[in-house]
Amino acid sequence: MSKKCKYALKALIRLGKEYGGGNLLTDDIAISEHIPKKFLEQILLDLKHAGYVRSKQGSKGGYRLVQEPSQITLAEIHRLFDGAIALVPCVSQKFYEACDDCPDEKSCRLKKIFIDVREKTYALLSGVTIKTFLEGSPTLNIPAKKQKI
Amino acid sequence: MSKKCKYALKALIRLGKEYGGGNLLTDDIAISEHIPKKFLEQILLDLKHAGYVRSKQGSKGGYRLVQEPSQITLAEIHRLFDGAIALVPCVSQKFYEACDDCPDEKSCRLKKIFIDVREKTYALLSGVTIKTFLEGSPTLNIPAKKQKI
DNA sequence: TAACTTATCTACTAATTCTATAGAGTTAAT
DNA sequence: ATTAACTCTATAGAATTAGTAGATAAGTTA
Repeated sequence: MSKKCKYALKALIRLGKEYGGGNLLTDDIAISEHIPKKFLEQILLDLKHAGYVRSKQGSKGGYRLVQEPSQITLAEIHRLFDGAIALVPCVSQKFYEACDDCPDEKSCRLKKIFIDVREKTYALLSGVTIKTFLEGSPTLNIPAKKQKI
Repeated sequence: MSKKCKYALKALIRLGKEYGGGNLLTDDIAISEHIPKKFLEQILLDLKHAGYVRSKQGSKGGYRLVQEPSQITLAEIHRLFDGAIALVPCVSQKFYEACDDCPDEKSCRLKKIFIDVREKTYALLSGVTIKTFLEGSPTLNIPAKKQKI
């Protein structure tokens, strides 16, 4: 995950704390989350254009979250800042691209498996929301075997 | 996933077809898998150094797989070529790095969740092996809810 | 209205990573 | 010896990442 995406996540979590309340300044978020301010400005703009936050200019301005924290998923944020969830572009839903090393996509032996991996990854990342981070209790919807990594 | 990692996977699958049999030339793999030969050379060397394949030089030389296809997981190959499985370096097992935007790692609200995501991702990627690709039947060990992506 | 505050937008840059390519060297078979 | 094939290191162009800079627009307050 890119730093940009991680910063976006931290900003959303910070804004999520104030959900339903007042605005937060870029500066406040930059300082409390240790994010370079000018970089954060771009990120907040991206989040605004994607509809997650709204802003107000001038004195007493700032940003506020306008979507329910429980509805903002890690999958969406990842797509917005880091692109495809799929491991290979030829099985991506939102960022499809043909592989130049694959003469016949229909008979590709990788594709079926990678679609399966994509679906499971999506399910995993969709189970994590801004609310998850705010509560600290993962409500991930996929049970995994307990194992040593 | 980088092209290098994808090429490595395809090479392993191709070698997996001959598992227990004879050698394959770099050229054979390059042609059948549509991988730039000189790039593939590097990849096969990496796979050799990691212990997945062995090689023989000179005439009648080539590469052969020396680990069971069922024991070579997507998780391992990903780590070898693309690095960490974790989304953020501060929760990575094999590629740990501290975050410079995190003053106190112990109280980081992202960490617990990202460890959970890492573990589930690892389980997912560990369920896919070279054998999986050879058989075309995913034996992924994590059931996911069927859902529209 | 003027001054001040804060978001908006575009452009730019340095560093790193990715995707190869090049070429010399090494080992083995015939 | 000659040929075939792997081995290793270096290099280079393109793309991406992680910011920085600066001008502009919009809103508040005195």
